Amino acid sequence: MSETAAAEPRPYHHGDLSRALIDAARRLLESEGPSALSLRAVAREAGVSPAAPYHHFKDKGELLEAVATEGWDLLNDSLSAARKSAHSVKDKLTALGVAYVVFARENPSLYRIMYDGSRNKDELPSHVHLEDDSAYCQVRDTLVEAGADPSDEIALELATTAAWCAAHGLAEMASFKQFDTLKAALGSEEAFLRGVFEHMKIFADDHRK
Amino acid sequence: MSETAAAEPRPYHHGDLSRALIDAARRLLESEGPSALSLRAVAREAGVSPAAPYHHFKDKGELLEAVATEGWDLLNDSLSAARKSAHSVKDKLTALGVAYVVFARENPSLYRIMYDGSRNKDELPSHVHLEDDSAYCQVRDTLVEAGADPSDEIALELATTAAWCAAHGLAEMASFKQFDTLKAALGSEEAFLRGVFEHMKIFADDHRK
DNA sequence: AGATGATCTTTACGGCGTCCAGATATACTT
DNA sequence: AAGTATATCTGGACGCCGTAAAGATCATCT
Repeated sequence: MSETAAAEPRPYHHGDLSRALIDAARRLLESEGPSALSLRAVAREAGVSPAAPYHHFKDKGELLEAVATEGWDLLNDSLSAARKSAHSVKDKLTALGVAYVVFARENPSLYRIMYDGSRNKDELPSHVHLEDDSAYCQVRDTLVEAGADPSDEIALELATTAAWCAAHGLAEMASFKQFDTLKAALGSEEAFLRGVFEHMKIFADDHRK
Repeated sequence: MSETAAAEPRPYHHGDLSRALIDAARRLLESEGPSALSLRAVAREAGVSPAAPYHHFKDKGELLEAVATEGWDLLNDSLSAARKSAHSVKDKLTALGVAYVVFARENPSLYRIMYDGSRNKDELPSHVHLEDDSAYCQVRDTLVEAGADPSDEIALELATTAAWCAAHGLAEMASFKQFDTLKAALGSEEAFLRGVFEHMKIFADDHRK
């Protein structure tokens, strides 16, 4: 009746079901973990029938992709913040790595969806690699800031990949309690992360020739 | 009727159903991928009823753990072989890393089960960390052979973890086709792997003080 | 106002993991 | 050798799941 003329054209019955479904999915993900994330459970959480989501997402995978995309955006924000807060140029790359792993540790279910949720397991979502503020580009740009030679494209891509793989590997392993004694010996989880990164000298080295 | 008096006491009706189930699971894993690996499908493949597996495994997770254990054994074998075939001491660690990733690339479904299949996601199977020929110990021992100081336990464990995480990260990422152009530019997948490892200088460095 | 088409519900199908009750074959006891 | 116990397997059932089809509902356009 009244002109609730918001800028975005809000859909019909529910208000904004696809938004509500993504939120419901993320709520379930945090409270129950990835194994509880069924399409029916999401619909239940959002208060609609099991078939309602199909008017907004082609199938379950497409909903998970939408959730994953939000995860990538959050990760990108975390990385930007870490870059800005790092004091020395020398520390920027390590700060980036630590921020990456901390994000994965604080959002374990979401992080899993980001890599597992995609329908096509042979590639990451394209924007991960392409957009300017994507995680990949942030790692690459930070490497250049740290002194890597931007004209040697192949070396730069290899180094970026190396740093990414290192951070991803550590992100997946850091939760194993096999490392608890090591963390205790070093005093904190972050000390453990920094310790591991130090040994991957791509993080520790001065990249200036 | 005849005395097939094998050393191991072979079970009753089927002959050795738990063995047959693991084999069936690995067959399905190779032919159809992890998403097709349902308990019912495994039972079907083995020619028994859907409930039969429950007399040999507590639940689906326990069967997957058995499959994963075989995967770890195979990986350990691959790593041993790589250690032996490496020509120079200097190349041993990289050879180990390449062998790790190649194994993951050649057995992608099995590799996924090795990390995902476990019921308890907070730890790796204990034998991965403990047994003498486990992957972890092989990495650590190779680091020592390459000149790392075995008396500094914390540094050695950190370095082992760093190498492991790097290899695991690369193993999970190497299949993304985002890296296809890079692989093409370097001529082969193995060149790509070696290139990435070179930038994780833990693989490239001489560890002797 | 009426038509149109997007949105949502109801109902249904086959597959899943798992449990239970019964059948069957092996092993143990005597 | 016979009989009992026990391990193994089958058949059926339950409540989930993802998804499709058909009908109901409601905002928007003409």
